[in-house]
Amino acid sequence: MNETRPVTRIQQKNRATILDAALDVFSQRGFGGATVDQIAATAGLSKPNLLYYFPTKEAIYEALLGGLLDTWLDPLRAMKSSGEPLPEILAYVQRKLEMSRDFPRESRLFANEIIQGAPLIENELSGALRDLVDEKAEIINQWADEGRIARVNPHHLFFSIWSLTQHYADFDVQVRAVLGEGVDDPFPEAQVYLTTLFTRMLTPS
Amino acid sequence: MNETRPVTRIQQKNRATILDAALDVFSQRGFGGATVDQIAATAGLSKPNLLYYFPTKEAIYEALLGGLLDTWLDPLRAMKSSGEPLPEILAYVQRKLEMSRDFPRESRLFANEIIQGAPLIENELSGALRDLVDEKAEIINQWADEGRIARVNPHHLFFSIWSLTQHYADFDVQVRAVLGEGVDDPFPEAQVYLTTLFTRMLTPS
DNA sequence: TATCTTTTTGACCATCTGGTCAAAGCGACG
DNA sequence: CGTCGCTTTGACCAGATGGTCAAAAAGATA
Repeated sequence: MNETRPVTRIQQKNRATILDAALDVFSQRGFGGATVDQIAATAGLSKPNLLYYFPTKEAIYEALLGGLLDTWLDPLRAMKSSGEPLPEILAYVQRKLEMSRDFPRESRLFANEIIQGAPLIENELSGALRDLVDEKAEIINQWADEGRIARVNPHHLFFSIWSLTQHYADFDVQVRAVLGEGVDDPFPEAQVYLTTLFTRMLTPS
Repeated sequence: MNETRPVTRIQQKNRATILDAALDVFSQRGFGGATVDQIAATAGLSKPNLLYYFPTKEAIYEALLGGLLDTWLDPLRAMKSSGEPLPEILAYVQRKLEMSRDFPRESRLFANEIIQGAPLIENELSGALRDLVDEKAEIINQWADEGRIARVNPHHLFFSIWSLTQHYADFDVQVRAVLGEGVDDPFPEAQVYLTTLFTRMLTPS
């Protein structure tokens, strides 16, 4: 008993296809608004076939969200107290902005989950996330103690980095509507703006 | 024909009750994830009774979203070129933050709509919203020309005000999870932080 | 009180939704 | 080739969902 069957190439491919399709659908309609049929159609599979790889709609959603928070926080983990304060922070901002540009669906999936009260990841938020943020907040405070950056509330500093960068993924439609036809890629402008913002706010007077 | 029936007191009360219940449900589950039964139950009405006041689920959603963008932009309209630049901008930030505190459901409803591609209000975004923002952007640029604030990209300045303030409504769960038990109201801290941020960024060097 | 309009409801319906199942198709391997 | 296990599918199901309708209840008005 408990025999582990090998994972075939077909399984690998189909699981990946399904998750990609589900990311499309969930990130656009939220969990409740998405249907298994939509995901199956997007993935190019029949519904029973899809349910052969994932037992339920929830299972697909959980599989997607599972690793997401971790991936999402990698850039923050990379912020080292040994580096120069301002460049470290600006590098974090830039990596986060790049993630918004390159993985907008993941950002929207995450936003949807949180807006709806984070029923699935609340534990991780007040666990792993909180611990990591507390740890990095220490570093920010230390840098301020040493006079290497201006003092700010470190937790709210992180909130501002998250909201400012993710805004360009989650509210993409609005950003483009307001900027109009003249701007086809808002991200270069955004990068300049955010660099200016954090530089001015954090440069010691 | 085309006789207009008067709006009774019962109609006023029930319509309001329904819209309030719908705001609860839509803001938490998104349009697709919400059901008419949930709204009816929240409003304390039977489903046919609810559908006596609004013909369809869509109609309720549209009624809610209808005036929302306008209300949402009132604080921006109040920003006057005749005032002192920095206080005008800080007042806008503060009013927007107050709206996040006092009307989080409206903020989430709006966020949901935009994340899902703004199918219902895209026209207003690239119409009324864009016009208003362009007009106010002029004022920002003028103030920068006169050396009364530091120069920034005005459109992205507005994006940053929106994202930073709305974050405290839309991502409330995350904010509270990260801040932990010690903080029961994040808004005072947020106000201090945002004031610092915009003051440092915009004060001419 | 009688009449007329507005409001409320139980019963109902077609469609959609998440999910099941038995059987058929298919590929690897001896 | 034949067998065995993995993959795919059409048909199906129970419950949820958006919405309808005729009739009953409740106001308003006189």
